[in-house]
Amino acid sequence: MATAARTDYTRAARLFHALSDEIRLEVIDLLRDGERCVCELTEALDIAQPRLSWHLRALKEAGVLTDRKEGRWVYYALARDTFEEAESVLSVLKPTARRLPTRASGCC
Amino acid sequence: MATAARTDYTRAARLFHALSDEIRLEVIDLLRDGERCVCELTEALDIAQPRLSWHLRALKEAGVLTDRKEGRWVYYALARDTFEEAESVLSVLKPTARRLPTRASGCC
DNA sequence: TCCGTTGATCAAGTTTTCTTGATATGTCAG
DNA sequence: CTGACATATCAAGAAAACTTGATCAACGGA
Repeated sequence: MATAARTDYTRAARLFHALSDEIRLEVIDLLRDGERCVCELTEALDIAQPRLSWHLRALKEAGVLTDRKEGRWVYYALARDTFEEAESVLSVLKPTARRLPTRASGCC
Repeated sequence: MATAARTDYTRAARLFHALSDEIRLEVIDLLRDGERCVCELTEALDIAQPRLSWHLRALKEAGVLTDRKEGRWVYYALARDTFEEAESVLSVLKPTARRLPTRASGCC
């Protein structure tokens, strides 16, 4: 007998969770065209530094960001692969072209 | 003086938050090719009914699902527009093709 | 009308996530 | 070495999200 192989959405859920916060989306926005160091981000976003640090970590742990240490500074950048992953999950979940017709009444 | 017009990601964050839960992603998965009534979903997911109801509401409030009442049953379906919205947000956030070169040291 | 069924809602408790202020670590300049 | 700065981490509290069991409202069949 075959157990109805359900897709595992653990990873997808974690990924979307990383994107589910305004500040984190603004961070991503700021990184769209290249890496930036934490101090630039702090200034641009005008939020407390530990708070930004928290969100950067959340993004990094979800694989959305990579970091690079250079001297006193840390530069964060977007991880291109992860965006492709997100797009691909979305396209799987998207309603299919051919939909079942509206149900005739009675289901259970 | 021009206040640096930052994009507002409130809506996007709420949308991704709706997608940030495994159960909700499974619900979406089940609805990909057409509407289903709550009892079908309950059975397929094998979770308590109030719990499913909670997640359906979350998805509906985020605009991911629509519902339709027919007699005793309620049918839920995916809202196509919202998926397009999500895709469009993702494509805005995605790293641009041309990136700034790796920073020469010193930023602040 | 009465009953059984579908599904929403509510209250309470739990867990997770986020924020804040304090502190720690590492690096460079003097 | 010492001081100043960049960033991470920690502990404590606050807020938000989720789960569970109980209850409620709507509907249709007998």
